[in-house]
Amino acid sequence: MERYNFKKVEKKWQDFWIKNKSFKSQINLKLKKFYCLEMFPYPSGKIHMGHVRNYTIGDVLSRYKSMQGFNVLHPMGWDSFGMPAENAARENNLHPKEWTEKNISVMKSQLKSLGLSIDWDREISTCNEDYYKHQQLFFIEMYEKGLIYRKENYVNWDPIDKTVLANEQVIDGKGWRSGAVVERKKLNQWFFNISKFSENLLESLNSLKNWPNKVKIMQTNWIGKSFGCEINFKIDGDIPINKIKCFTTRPDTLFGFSFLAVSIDHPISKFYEADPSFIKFKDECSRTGTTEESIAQGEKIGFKTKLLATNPLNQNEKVPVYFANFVLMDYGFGAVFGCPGHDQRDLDFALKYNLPVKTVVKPSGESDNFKVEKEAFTGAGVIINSKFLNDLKAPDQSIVEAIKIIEEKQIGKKTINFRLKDWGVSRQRYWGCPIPMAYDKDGNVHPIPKDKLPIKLPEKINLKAKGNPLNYENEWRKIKINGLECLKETDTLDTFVDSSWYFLRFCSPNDKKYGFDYEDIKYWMPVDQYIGGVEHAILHLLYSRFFTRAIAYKNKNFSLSEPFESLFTQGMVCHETYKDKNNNWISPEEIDSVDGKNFFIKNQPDKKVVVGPPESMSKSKKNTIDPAKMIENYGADAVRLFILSDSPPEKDVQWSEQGMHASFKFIQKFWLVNNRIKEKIETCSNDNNQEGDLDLTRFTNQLINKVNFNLEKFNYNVIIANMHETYNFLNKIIEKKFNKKILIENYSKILIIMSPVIPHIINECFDINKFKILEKWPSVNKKYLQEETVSIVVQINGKKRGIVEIGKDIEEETVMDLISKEDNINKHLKNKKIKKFFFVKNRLINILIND
RNA sequence: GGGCGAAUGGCGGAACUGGUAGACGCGCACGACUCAAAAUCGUGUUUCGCAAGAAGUGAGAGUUCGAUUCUCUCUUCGCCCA
Repeated sequence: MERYNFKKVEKKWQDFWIKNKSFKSQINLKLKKFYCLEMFPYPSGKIHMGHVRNYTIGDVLSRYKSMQGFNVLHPMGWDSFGMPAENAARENNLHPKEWTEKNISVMKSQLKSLGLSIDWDREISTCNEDYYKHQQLFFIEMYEKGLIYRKENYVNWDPIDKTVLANEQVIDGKGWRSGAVVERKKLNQWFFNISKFSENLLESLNSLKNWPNKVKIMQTNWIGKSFGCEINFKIDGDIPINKIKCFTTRPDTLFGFSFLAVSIDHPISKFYEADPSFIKFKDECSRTGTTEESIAQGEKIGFKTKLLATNPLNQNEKVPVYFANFVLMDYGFGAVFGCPGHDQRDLDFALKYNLPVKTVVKPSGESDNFKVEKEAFTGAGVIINSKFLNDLKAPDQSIVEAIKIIEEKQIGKKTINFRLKDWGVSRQRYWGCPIPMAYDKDGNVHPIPKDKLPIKLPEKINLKAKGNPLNYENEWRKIKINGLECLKETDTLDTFVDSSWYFLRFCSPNDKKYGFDYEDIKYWMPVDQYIGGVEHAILHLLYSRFFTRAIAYKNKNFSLSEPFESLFTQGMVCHETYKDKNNNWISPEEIDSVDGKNFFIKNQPDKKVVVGPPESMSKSKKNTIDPAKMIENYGADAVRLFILSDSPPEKDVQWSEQGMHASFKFIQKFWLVNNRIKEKIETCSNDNNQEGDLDLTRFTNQLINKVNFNLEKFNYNVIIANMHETYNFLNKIIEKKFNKKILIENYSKILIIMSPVIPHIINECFDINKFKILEKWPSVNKKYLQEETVSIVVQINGKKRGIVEIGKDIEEETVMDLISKEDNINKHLKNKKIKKFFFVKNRLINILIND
C-alpha cells in the first residue's frame, strides 16, 4: 500500500479546480446567493498563519454553502496601497509597484497552495488604476453631495511616517503603524463627514443581529453618544468676552460648580497669545500629551485667568476660569464646568489649586451631611445642597429636571454630543490613491472634472525626497480646469478608504464605467458572512459602514446601508516565545530539545533557552511559523485541519508542532482506512441486512446532524473532533459485512461531510473509489438519529447510582418496574421509603428516598 | 476607573432548551511488531482508594429533585475603552 502522496494529490486537484473554473461565480437569479468574504490581505511579502486561519475558516464555510446549493461568491484581492511599499522601495531601490506586484504573486501562489475555493477571476488590487479610478469618482460624487470638505485642523502627526493619523489610528498616544509618539500639528486636510451619520451608524447596530456583541459595543463606545446640555456661562474680566459655552452630561450637578476650564485651543486663547506665562503653560501641556488617555492618567494642570464665570443657577456665585490640559477642543465646545465633588478629574484639579469642593449628590441612604473628600462620588444617588433640585434621584431624574429648568431660564439647551469626529483622509504619501482635487493660483479648490479622471500616480518618482514625494512632481501637478491653470492635490487617500468599498467591487470586478454595477450589487450584496480579525472592529468596519451610507446618500438606485450581514471575528494564532540568557528572542527553528521540556540552541546543548508564554505570532518576537514551510512538509489538508482543530475559531489558538503532526497523521490514517473501504466495496455482496448496515447508517446520519449543527455555530474545532470519531468508527466497523449499496451510499456521504476541511484528499478518495462526485450536501434521515434502546440514568437523591439500557419511549411505571429488578439500584432502595421521583423520558429518573 | 468576556484533567478543549462532566486531540504509561530504534498498531489514562466507594468544572452562597449551564458576591486572567 502506497503512502498518501499529498504533494501529487494536492497539485492534481488544485490544477483541476483551476482548469474547470470550479469556483467561478455568476449571477443566477434562480439560486439563492451566499457572499462569503474574508478580510483581504495586505501584500506584505508572504502569507502568515493568521491568513491561513482566516481563509481556512472562510473556505470551509464557502464549500459547505455551495454544496448546500447556494450560489457562492468567494473572492480575494489585495489591499495594496500603503506605506510599507514605500519604505521597502526606499530601502531596496525597488519601485513600490514592483515590490507590491512581486509580493502579490508570491502570496497568490501560497493561497492557491492552500486549496482555497476562490473565484480568482474576481481578483482585485487597490493600487491598480482600474480600482482607484472608481474611488476617485466616488470622491467627486461625495464632494458634490457635500460629504467631503477641507479644513485646517490640528492633526495627529506621525513624525516617523511623516503623515497624519486619524484619531482611531493613534494607539496609546503612538502611531498605529510606526509606534512613534504622535505630535500635534496644524494642517489643511480633507475630511469625510462621517459624523453626519453618527446617529444612524449607532442606531443601525441594533439591526446587525449576527454581529458579535463585543464589536457592537466597541462601535457604540467609539461613536460615544452622550446626552446632556449646552450652557452659556456669563463671563466677567479683562478681555472682551461676555460668555463661554460649555457642554455637560451632568447639568444636575451645577450647584457643585467651582471652576470653569477651557481648552488651550479655545477661541479665547487668542487674547493670551502674547502672555509669556501662557506660552510656557502651553508648552507644558503639549509635553504631557494630548490623547484622551494620557490626559486621564497624567497630571491635571491649569493656567488661571482673571476671568470669572457666573453660575447661571446662582447669580451670586462667581468662580475662576482656567485653561486646563484635560479639556479637549474636539469635545463639546472645548470648555467644561468643573464640579469636583462628582468628577474625579475635576476633583484632582480642585485639590491641586485649592478650589472648593461642594457635595451635591449623596449615595441613597446616606445622610445629607455626606461629604466628598478624596474621592469624587460619581455613582447614582440623591441630589442635595441644590435648592430646587434637592431630593431628585441622580442621575436619571435629576438630569431631565435640570435640563428642563435650564431651558426654561434660557441659559442653555438640551444637546446630544458624539465622540465620533469626521474622518481625516489626507495622507502625505506617494503610494496611495491620489485625491482628485486641484487648486488655482489663488488657492481656490476645484474638483477634477469627471472626464479628466483618473488621476494616475506618476510612475517615475524620487522616493528619497523628504516628506511627500508628489510635492516635487511639478509637471504631474499641472492641470487645466475650465481654462484655469491649477495644481493637483498631492495628498493621497488613507488606505482605509480603499478597503471601505472593496466588497462592492468584488461584485463587478471588471466593470469599466463605474465602481460597480447596480444589478450585481442588487444580487450579491450584502456580504452574508464577513470574517476577519477583531482588530478591525472599529476602524475598517465603521468606515465601511459609513462608505456604504455615503454611496446610498441622495442615490435612489442604492438602498443598502449595512454591507455586512453577519460578522465573525477569529482569534489570533499564538506560539510559545523563546529567549536566550541575554534576553534575545529566539525563533522556534533555532532551538532543539531532547526531552521536550528543556530547550537549547540547536547543536549547542550548553546554550539554554527560556520558554516564555504563548503570544500572538510576530516578527519582533521571532515566534512566527511560516505557512509555506508547513504546507511543504505536511500538505495543505493537514495544515487546514490543524489550524481549525485546537481551539474554537473565535478564540486564540496555539500553534504546536505536535498538533500539526497529529493532523498529518490523521490524513495518512484516513488514506489507509479509505483503501480498506475501497477493497471492501469491491468484495461485498448485494444481499440486504448485513451485520454492519444499520450501525453505519445510524452513524452517518448522526454525523451529518452533528456536523450541520457545528458548522452553523462555527464550532469548527468540534467538527475536527467529529472527523476523528468518524475515522475511529470506520476503522472498527470495516471488519463487518455490508450491503454494497449501503456502504457506498453512506461512505460517500461521510466523505462529503469531511470535504470542506480537507478537500484534496477527499476528492482523491472519491476519485479512486470511482464514486460519482456528489456535489450535494447530504440530508439527515431523522429515523436514524435515535437508537432503539436508550440509556436511562438512575439517580437516587440526585446521585448517579446506575445506568439501565431500556427501550425507547418507555413510560415511568415500566421504568420503575425495570429498575427495581437491578441489584445495584435495589440495594440503595432496600428498607427505604420512596418519597417522590422525577422522570425525564429517555433520559433519567431521580428517586428521592428517606434516609 | 468603566465595559465586555473567560476560568473544566498534566495540556488544548467537548458537553443540545439545567438531566451520565471530561467527547476529540496532545502528552504520558503499558503492550505488540523490531536485533534495536524510529514509524505504526493495540490497551489504559480526572483525583484519592486494593476495592466498595468518595470527591470533583476558579472561591463562596442561592434557586432546583438535579447546576459546568441560571442568580448574587468575590478572586484571577484576557480584550476593548479611558
